[in-house]
Amino acid sequence: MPQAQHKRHTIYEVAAAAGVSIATVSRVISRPEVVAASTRTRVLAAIDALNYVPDGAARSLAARQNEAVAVALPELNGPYYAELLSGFESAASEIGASIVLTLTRGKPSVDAELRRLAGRVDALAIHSGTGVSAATLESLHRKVPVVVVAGPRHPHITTLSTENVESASRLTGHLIDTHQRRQLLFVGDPTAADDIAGRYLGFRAAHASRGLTAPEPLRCEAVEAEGRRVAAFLAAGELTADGLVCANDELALALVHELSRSGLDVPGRISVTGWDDMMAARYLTPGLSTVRQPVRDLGELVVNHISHLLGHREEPVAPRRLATSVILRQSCGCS
Amino acid sequence: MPQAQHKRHTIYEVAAAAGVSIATVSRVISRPEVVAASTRTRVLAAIDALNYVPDGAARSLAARQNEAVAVALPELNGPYYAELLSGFESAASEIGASIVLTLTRGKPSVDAELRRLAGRVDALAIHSGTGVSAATLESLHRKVPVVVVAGPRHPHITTLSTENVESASRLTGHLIDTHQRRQLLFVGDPTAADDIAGRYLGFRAAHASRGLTAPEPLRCEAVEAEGRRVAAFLAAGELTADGLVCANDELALALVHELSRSGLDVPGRISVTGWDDMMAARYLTPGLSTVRQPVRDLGELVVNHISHLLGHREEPVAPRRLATSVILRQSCGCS
DNA sequence: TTGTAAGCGTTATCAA
DNA sequence: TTGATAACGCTTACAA
Repeated sequence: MPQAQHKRHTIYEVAAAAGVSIATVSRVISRPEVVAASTRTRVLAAIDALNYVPDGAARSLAARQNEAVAVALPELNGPYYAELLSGFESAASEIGASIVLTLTRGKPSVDAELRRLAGRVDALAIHSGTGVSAATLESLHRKVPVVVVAGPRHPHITTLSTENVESASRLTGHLIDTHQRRQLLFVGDPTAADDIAGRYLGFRAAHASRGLTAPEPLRCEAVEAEGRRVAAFLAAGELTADGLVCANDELALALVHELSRSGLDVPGRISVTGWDDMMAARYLTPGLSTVRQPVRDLGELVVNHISHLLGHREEPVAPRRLATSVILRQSCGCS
Repeated sequence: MPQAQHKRHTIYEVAAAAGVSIATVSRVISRPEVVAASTRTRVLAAIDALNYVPDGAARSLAARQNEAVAVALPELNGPYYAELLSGFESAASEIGASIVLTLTRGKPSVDAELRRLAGRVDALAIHSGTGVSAATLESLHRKVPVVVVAGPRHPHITTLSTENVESASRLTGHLIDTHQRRQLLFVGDPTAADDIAGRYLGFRAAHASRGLTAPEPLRCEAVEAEGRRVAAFLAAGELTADGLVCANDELALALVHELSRSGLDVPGRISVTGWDDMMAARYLTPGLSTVRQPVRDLGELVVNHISHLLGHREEPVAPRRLATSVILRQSCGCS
């Protein structure tokens, strides 16, 4: 038995029911104040009676705007992307735009997908972790405004990020100066993402400014499993260090946990720091020293910038970096 | 200096450039195989040269489908919603649909927003945590297919969820039978969300089937801060219990942490369990006993169901509950 | 295999 | 304050 069909009424039916022209119905919807109160109530009643919902595609086509912005993220694991997305969404809804989400990890043709989206939204916010090429970015940007999140500077496209180099340098300096660490290791792959690159840069800078020379990074993906693997090497003595500056909390969490289990005292024998300040960082023993980024703010900032771009038709290519804060708990050696 | 304008070419310009009709261009885009190879390459070249991207609104209008499904979630904190969303996205992209996301927490008019979306997508997936009324659901469902996630049964609308009652009962039973707990407390508000209601139901069921009578729930929001507050009461002796079945991990995490800090041994004096198995559950000491839900699968299931709804025009109102698994770590008393 | 042309459901311009 | 009506940029019969 076929159920109640999903029937959509058109503006014509509403107009007929209210005894007005479709133009008036349209006005009641977009600029109610310009139509006479009496007509307005009549139209509203008809809309209500018919359960009328205007067709978004037709609206977009006629008005030449989609009331939507696309957000491209690599994935949604961990708090970082979720918070960012949450920031996007709240700022977007503020300006009456919907968020069209796409997750690129594991997708065969990210480029094609982004182009498809470019035809359905008013702007694109693309996280650099998606790995889109500068060429694609340029090409997309020729159609609609594009903002890159957490990426490197780009000639024509605005990039918005949180700060990495400076805070990584402070954190590393803390390990060297306060906790006397002399054999630090950076765990993570600077070529994997622009923000990790920044963190390693800070790591090097802290060494350099103290006349020390920083070792090459211990390249690995920033996930728990890799943290466990590195911990095993350390425990087996195949790797030596008295301090680990990790690319993110996931890595650090796994490292602290496994190191402790295998008898390598953290922070007694070895300091460990993370990045992101996820919830688990607070519940770990010892508490994880890490860096907190204003991720939600970043999301909001991106949308605000987009809304600015949409208004004025010229583009201020002003990169911005949001400040982060170092959170010292016990895993670095602090009490 | 106004920068390069975001210029969009139309199908007419592509047609002209390739020396064909717009119909042929359209075919090259949607059914390339029906056009002659030689024409196809010519058109493709023109598309490429012009950096042509078809207008999504026009496509949707003409083809009468939006290639998009809306997802309404209350918020994006914690792993639950993010994982669900990730599941949605991956299944949706599989069927060539985009995800339009809306977060309802703190929005003035959720109803209006959902109606607006209903006019822009082919289907709606609404999480019951958004708190939409059954009336709104019905009204929306008259326009487009609607699927409710993690909600109560509904006469005409499909509801898809993970299982709660049975697993909560097993978990509670474990505390009673294996760990001899006789003064359990359910922490969380069953009226706040349908799945919490299910968990409390299971809690009661476990008691009832053993001839015990379950206490009223300790109603509170399922967030860390509330966990800390409850812990304070327990520590102060204003509340007594030898076991806590918490509505989620956040609550449980905070509880275990604070209880331990104030000298109340977990699990020695008091067992604590959570729900969700977030990452922090594994890094907590003692490890948190909890329940894992196949959240990602749920997201995928929802989209698959939607795709089914979109194909066949009739609707099987078959509610489904995905099985969960109880994870026993140390916080319940297990070793 | 390709072209012609009629919509698709709005918005917006112009008159009235 | 309202109504005709021409776009908007595509898809899709139907013809050729």
